[in-house]
Amino acid sequence: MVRRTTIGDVAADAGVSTATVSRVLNGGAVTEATATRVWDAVARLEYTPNALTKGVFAGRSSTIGIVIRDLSSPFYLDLIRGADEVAAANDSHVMLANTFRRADREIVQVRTMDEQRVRGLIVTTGEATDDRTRRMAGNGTPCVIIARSVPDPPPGMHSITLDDIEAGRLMAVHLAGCGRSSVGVVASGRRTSQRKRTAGLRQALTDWGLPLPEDAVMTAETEDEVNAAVGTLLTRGRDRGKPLDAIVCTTGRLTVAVHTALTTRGIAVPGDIAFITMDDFPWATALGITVVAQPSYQMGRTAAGLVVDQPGGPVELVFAPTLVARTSCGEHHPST
Amino acid sequence: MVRRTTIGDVAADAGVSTATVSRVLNGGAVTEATATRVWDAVARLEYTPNALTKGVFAGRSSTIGIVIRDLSSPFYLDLIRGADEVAAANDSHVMLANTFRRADREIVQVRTMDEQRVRGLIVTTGEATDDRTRRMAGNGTPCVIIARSVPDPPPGMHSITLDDIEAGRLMAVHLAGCGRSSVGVVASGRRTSQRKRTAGLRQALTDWGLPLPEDAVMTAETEDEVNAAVGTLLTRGRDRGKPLDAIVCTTGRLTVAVHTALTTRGIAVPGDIAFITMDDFPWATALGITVVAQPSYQMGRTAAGLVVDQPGGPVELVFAPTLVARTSCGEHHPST
DNA sequence: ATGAAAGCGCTAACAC
DNA sequence: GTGTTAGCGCTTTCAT
Repeated sequence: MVRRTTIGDVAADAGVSTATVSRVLNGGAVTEATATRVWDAVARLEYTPNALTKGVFAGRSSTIGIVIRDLSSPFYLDLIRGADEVAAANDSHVMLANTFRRADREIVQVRTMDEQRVRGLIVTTGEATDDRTRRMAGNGTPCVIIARSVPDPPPGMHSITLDDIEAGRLMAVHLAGCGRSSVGVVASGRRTSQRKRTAGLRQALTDWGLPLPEDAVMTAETEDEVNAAVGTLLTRGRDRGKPLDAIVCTTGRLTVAVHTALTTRGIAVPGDIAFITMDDFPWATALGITVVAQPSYQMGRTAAGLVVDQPGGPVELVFAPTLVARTSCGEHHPST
Repeated sequence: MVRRTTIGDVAADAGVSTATVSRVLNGGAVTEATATRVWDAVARLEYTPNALTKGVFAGRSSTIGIVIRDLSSPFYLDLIRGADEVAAANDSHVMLANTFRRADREIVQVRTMDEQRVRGLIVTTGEATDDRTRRMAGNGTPCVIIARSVPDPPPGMHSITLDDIEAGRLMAVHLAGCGRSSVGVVASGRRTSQRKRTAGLRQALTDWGLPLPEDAVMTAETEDEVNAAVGTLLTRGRDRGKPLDAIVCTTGRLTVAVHTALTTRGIAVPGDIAFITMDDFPWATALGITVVAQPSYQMGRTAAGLVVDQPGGPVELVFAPTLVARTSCGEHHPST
């Protein structure tokens, strides 16, 4: 390994002390003449300061860590962009880690972020690492949990969630407005956000006189499970004497799978069955799929802002979802 | 800011020296009894070692940096997964940064990685940072450039590319096999990989007696430009007396845009026009879109492997693309 | 305005 | 097997 040029080398080259170089680099009080000499030396020696050392001294790096559960969800791109912009505006920068939806990976990634002494941490769901993030918050590392509300958060531990109840309600209202009356739901796992979306849907549907039976909601993780779930929902609808005329998917991650399960059965959308799902995505417009979108860019900005601003107590923010109506639920009759 | 517990605190708590604690943590020679005492102290004090300090001493962190031009391309997910797996198997870990296709962001992100003294760097294209990556390679930080072949690479600077000529050829052969004879191309920018794909396509098409006129290739970056380009290609085909019966898109990033430009014009795929594009993506199966795929997972594994193994000279690797035939080019007649 | 020197948390020789 | 000590590259008092 080559020895890299250090601040000492620059100092020697410029004929000053390391303290002076440090001052020049970080904007201390120096003569213009010395500053020039130092910058010249920096350029000549192609000096790149060691952020590790800086961090050691400060007790903290300038990196904002983001641990994402599943980078493949389009939701995260805008979130990252939002966070990145705020970081860049606060001489910080963002580092991403993906957990591939695995708890063990999440644990490792969050620990790594802690070991790196990140300036702050943004985690999506972060269920497997609640103890650690609480501790980090206690140690002065602001943690922002996305998509999960934290019970009894300590100072420095914030949460940013979507109003999932409202997301479900939006879906119900739109579906009812499109004249649909027999809804089936495909959800992912039993995380609170998923349950709330279903609950909001059910509540609003019931208010319209359209009850949503327990067995009209199924959980699925893989493509195969989704396909099976859709089949089951269809059958149950028929058995119930109320054939399904709408399918709701409560997670953007399974949109493709649900859509495929429908089309491979020769089911026309929205002719036979309406389809509505979560999270906007690049193909949604092309396919005419109606979605309930999250303000992910804004969520990313806010999350990074929380890290940078370090508000005293815990902050719990709930963002409002938006319905993006396209054609997959048929025609909407506002007055119905 | 709270003072975090240090190795000294652990040492005091366990009644040993910091050196012993370090030995326990990193697997040196210690009595089982001391080891237990130390681990107890670590647990009791919830000690998380400071990776920054470790890195200062080693002159290098254990992080592998990945700088991605555009995370929104599905290509990168598998690449990241591949790299992440290899990193995890070599007590390393991956940190991502996204440049949002902006040269200035790329420069900042790569510099940041250098400042963090990453163990190695994986960059996609990295056009704006060639000087820096070369220097990094010289400083003992292996750099792997993805999707661009590096001219005259120094030791420690590697490149992983797709056989773009072959990618173009695969498209041509498939299109010809599907009986298409008038092809229009939408490409993105003038990067070498884009040009090579077009060149490979043109060469193979010509070999089949199907020349590809210069003006049947257009460049576009935004959705609007893509839409305009498709319109122009269509018009030119008609003017030429050979109406288009196939559209090729040489970048996965513009797949949606090209597809939309086609369908909004009421053009049936493959009825009126065949459509083939680069990079497999989640919706491709559902939409029946034929693609030329890159072995991105394998590329990611290989890239991280290059960082970890540190081969002596520069390594230039070219991966083979694969045709994933679906229905968007119509029926294939192998013997034609 | 600048330098000398101490120290951030950790590892690695070197003694014992 | 364990402790002592000397740094790693940098920032920051404290003098001057």
